[in-house]
Amino acid sequence: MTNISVAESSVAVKKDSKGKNRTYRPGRIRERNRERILIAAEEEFALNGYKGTTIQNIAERAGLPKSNVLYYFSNKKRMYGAMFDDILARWNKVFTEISPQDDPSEALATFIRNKVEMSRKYPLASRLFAMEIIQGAPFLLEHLRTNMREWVRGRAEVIQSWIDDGRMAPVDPVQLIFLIWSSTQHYADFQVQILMVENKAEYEKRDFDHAADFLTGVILRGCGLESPR
Amino acid sequence: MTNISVAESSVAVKKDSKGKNRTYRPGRIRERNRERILIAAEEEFALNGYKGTTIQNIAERAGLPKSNVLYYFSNKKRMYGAMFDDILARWNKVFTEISPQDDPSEALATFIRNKVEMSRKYPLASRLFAMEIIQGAPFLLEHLRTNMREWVRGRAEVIQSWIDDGRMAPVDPVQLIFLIWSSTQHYADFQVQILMVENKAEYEKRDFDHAADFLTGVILRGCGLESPR
DNA sequence: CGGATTCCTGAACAACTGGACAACAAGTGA
DNA sequence: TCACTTGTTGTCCAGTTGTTCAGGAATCCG
Repeated sequence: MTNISVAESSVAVKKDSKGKNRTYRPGRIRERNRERILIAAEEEFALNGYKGTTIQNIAERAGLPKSNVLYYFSNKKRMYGAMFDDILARWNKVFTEISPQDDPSEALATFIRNKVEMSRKYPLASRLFAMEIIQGAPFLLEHLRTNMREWVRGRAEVIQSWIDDGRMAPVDPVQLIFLIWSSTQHYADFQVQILMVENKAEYEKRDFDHAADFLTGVILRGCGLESPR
Repeated sequence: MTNISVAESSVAVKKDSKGKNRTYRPGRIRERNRERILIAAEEEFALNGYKGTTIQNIAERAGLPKSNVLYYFSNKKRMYGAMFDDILARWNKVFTEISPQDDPSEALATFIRNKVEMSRKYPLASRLFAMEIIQGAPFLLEHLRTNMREWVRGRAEVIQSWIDDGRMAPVDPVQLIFLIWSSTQHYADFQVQILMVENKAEYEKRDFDHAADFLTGVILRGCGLESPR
């Protein structure tokens, strides 16, 4: 996410006035600034909501003048959309498929751990998504209706096949996915609440490990499974 | 919540020009309008966030002119605060205490069911709370630091005593509370997502019953308990 | 009735916001 | 070097927003 991909840009080498080789990559600046702006936008939108975020704030956080931000993203709406494109692409890369042949314990444990890891690595993305959904998903409604629905149904079918084969307790697969989704998401979205209750200043890596251990333990046992290993 | 309490208002009876008896209660109008405004505010704030909500929108939803809204709540911030006072009072009324003498299965099942019921009855309150926390709890930080922390710790101690007495599996009590909190909250906060995935237009009562059954089943089993009855 | 209190509301305003735009600078490739 | 593309930014503007305020209406109660 933080590295700048220039894979498909052509590369030109040129000698400047002092005879040194200089490398120009068209679009390089574009990509670097787009990146900077989107990172700033993620923070601002997550902190203040869509309407509460001003282009000016994003610009300041990115260290650019407002006009320059509007040069890259013609308007605020488009910027918000581009941000979610980024986030969804990032998520898609992480969640691997599952199949009826997999071991239920392994597969569910991996899913839970991956999801907790997402809460740790991309808390802003998680919060942005949450706020968008809470407000009725004005931008993501179509995505929910198509991609998300298929995603959940595909998983649910696999879980159902495990149940049919008697490899786990008969629990509602869709509800199970919601349970995993919400309980893992919680560590990113309600960070402040958790830190306050636990009287901590900030999360540490082992807090997430502990949470993942707890969740796999309780949820797997709740599904009539033993934790793997 | 929707009934208008006038308990402590004095009551005066007067004959008007046509000789009819008329009843006046000072502050009656105030209370009715405060109520209307707060209900409208809940809807608007939940839908658009703090900064995204305009006093104008709240006024329109309440069927009052903007100036009139500002007569009751001198500014936006105070209105937001009054709303949370209402919400927290409402919540406090519902969540009963638990004690080491209680049956763990009964107590946890009741807690889960109450919490799901809250998601059903007051989804807006749940969403407002969620958005506030996600954005760093600028208004509720102090509440989290004091009330919420004590609340969680008190419950956690009781759960720990059950574990010490060998009445349930040794799971982290605080994490267990978070798990119940997040999974139940989810049905209110992520309503749109759930409806989309399940391809429904709106929730029905039995959806919540089903969810509560599922959650008590999995979570209690995850804690090494049998579901009550 | 009549004086006091409570309630209502249109108008005004200063601050802010998203966005347009034109002039200009820097990068690019021959 | 030179023509062209891409990137940069200050300025301007129309619309919105929270809040103030003063005048007036309705309610209250002896």
